[in-house]
Amino acid sequence: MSAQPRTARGTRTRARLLAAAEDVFASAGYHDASIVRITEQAGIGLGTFYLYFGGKQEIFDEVVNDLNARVRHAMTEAARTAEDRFDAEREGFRAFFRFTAQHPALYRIIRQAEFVSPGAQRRHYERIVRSYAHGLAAAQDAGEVRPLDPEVAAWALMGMGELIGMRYILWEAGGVGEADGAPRDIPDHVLDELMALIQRGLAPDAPPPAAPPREDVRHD
Amino acid sequence: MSAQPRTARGTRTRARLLAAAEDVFASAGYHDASIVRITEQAGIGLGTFYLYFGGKQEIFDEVVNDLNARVRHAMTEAARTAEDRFDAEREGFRAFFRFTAQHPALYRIIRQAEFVSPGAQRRHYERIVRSYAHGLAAAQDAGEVRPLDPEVAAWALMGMGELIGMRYILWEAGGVGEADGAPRDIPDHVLDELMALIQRGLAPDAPPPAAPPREDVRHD
DNA sequence: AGCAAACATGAAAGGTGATTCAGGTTACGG
DNA sequence: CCGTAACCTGAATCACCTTTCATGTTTGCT
Repeated sequence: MSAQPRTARGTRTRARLLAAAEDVFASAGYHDASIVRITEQAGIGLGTFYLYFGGKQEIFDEVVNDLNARVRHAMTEAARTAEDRFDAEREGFRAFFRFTAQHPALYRIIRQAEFVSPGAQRRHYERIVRSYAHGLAAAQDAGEVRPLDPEVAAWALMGMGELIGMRYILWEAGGVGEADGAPRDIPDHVLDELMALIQRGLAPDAPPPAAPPREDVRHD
Repeated sequence: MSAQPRTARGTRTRARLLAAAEDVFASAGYHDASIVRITEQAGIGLGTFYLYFGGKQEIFDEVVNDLNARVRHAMTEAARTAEDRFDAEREGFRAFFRFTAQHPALYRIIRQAEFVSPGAQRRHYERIVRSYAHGLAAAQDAGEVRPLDPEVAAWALMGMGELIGMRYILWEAGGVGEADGAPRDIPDHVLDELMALIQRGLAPDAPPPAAPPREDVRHD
């Protein structure tokens, strides 16, 4: 069984194991990520691993939870300062892509969770959707988003982000040779195209054609 | 090394191995899918496996290619009779969801390909996107779709389908208890919501509202 | 300083699974 | 009804991994 560290040294050791595990799972995959590799990468003895984690699956789950919390934090934080729904969408997605660029582990690990830990995978997606759907519902009440099922929309929009991120962030921009290892940002035109799809998909229907404009629009 | 069968018996044996592999990879995952399990499920001797496949990874790749060809065929076939772009989208997605319901192996296997065979995974997605982007470009030329980058749009739309399928097909409809093992179709309202997003996202801009009356916008 | 409690360690036990191979069985042209 | 090529087989080999544990080291407290 795992145990919580009781001293500063133990805390540090546990954290190093977690970080190493994220690395190794992401680069080698669950199957090839042996405990030996994780402890080596962490610079820690093999046996020590079992002081803090019950086993391979247990540390995997913890890595998933950790990544989930971090990516949601990044997105929420980015969207918090937005003034309208569209701004929130754009900044949220931008934060997601940035996180993806800086932590490719997110994708690789979530995908593996399909078999390694289906429950953890499901929790990951559902947590993101929940807050996304909340945001959409609120925007809907405010009239910024047309009537729609916020949950279905949230899954669809998250899907767009997922594959766009995979293609344009993880699979380095196809074609243009870029050798440096620097994490690339989402190309502007890709984000623009994505936001255009989203905005048009969510926008309220235009008011009845030639709708009687309110008083803020003056006609003489 | 693998070898092609030279007799009817050999052909049958190879096909049984492939089918069994799809099953086992999908239900147990690559890691837990031992050759023993595959050959047992196929009702074939262990050693026989190596007459037809070079190893575990080789048969995995072949399963991926096979699934890819089948799902694309299903989608293309469904979209072929459509009269306009929107119809094509709807029928294509419907076919994709139906295929997903009938062959959950598709998702589970593609996701694992991330590590097992990144090349095969990439080919899978890229093949789907290529034909999707072609369709969009053609519709664009025909004026049925607004100006946009067909490739970016194709990735985004495929992403919607991927996550919607995962949520509403693979994760049996959340909440409503349905015990039977029958593959469920996509709920109508989900498909409707999805199509609404797509249609609005792709539709050409409405022609200048109410016949472009130049003279009514006066700035003195 | 002195002493528990925490912490660290890696050799070895106990498993599992991919792949090989030497030896049978089946199919089919002649 | 032969003979040969194709096909089939599963025990054995080899490699590698998770997990345990007996033994040593460090930390924090008094």
